[in-house]
Amino acid sequence: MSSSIKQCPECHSVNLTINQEKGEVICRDCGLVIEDRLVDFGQEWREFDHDQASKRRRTGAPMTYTKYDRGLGTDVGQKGDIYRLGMKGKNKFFRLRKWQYRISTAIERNLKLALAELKRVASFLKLPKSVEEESARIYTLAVQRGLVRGRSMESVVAGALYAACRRHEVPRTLDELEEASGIDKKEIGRTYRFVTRELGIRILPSNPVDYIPRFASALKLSAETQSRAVELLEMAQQSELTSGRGPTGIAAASLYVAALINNEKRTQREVADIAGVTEVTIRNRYKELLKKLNFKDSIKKKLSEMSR
DNA sequence: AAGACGAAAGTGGTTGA
DNA sequence: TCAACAACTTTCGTCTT
Repeated sequence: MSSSIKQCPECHSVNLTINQEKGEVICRDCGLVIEDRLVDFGQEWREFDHDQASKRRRTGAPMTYTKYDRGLGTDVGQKGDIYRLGMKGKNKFFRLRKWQYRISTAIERNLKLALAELKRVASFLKLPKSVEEESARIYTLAVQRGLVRGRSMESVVAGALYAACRRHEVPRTLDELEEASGIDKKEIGRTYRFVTRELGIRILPSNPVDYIPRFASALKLSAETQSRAVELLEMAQQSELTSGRGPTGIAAASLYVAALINNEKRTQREVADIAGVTEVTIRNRYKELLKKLNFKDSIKKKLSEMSR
């Protein structure tokens, strides 16, 4: 951990920008995502009320959901207090302790396995620590509510990760989750929907803009193209072209058009593969873009300039 | 030969009776 | 529970570069 990046390895620009929330360093000149596994300097938990605030702030060891017992541990009463209970009380006490033991060991065993899997998948996807924490939290809640029963552990892990990514506005596609976890994407979608519904987690529809930097980087497009794509996207959103459409398709179409305008043409197939949609979808989206935004003329002009 | 285009049929999920 | 429906995919033939 000795070398800190100050220069873009691609274009040697020093014009880098850091996105703390997403844990990414992006080169402003060429759009390359240089480092996306930064240490997250923010707190990795959230405080919803005073009680949680006083419990979670660091006084002592940090509490973490990525450890199966959150770095803490609880047991139903140790010996010592029993003598104060009557016969009935004693029985109840032993019963409770037995159940506490059974339940907690079952849950803990599950969590140990699941969190290891979660870590594996999260690092495969190069997700920032904050997202890993969030998904671990979601998973823990799911286990405690018995939502894993009848579902494979791995699929719930994948669902939790998917949900956490979207909450943190670093959405990954279901295809990426499928590749990383080896779970069918339909299954991931199902458990994702089930878990979020049961836990009452509200998730906004993902914003196409969040996909742009990653796709642009994968396509090796310049920063200008990237920001042009974002502009197009915003115009599209204002014309209400985006509602009800798959966000990846919209992002892909904007990038495709932006690349055309900036003379960095990529084929529809290239863009489609990266974005995980088909060429047809890109065509449809981009046709809508041209129509509503009256870009047809300027595109045509660009194209004829290119062929000259 | 490769890419772009668009029509037509198929798929999986949501919605509303 | 079922049918209608929108978005998206698959497939394929045609046109353009």
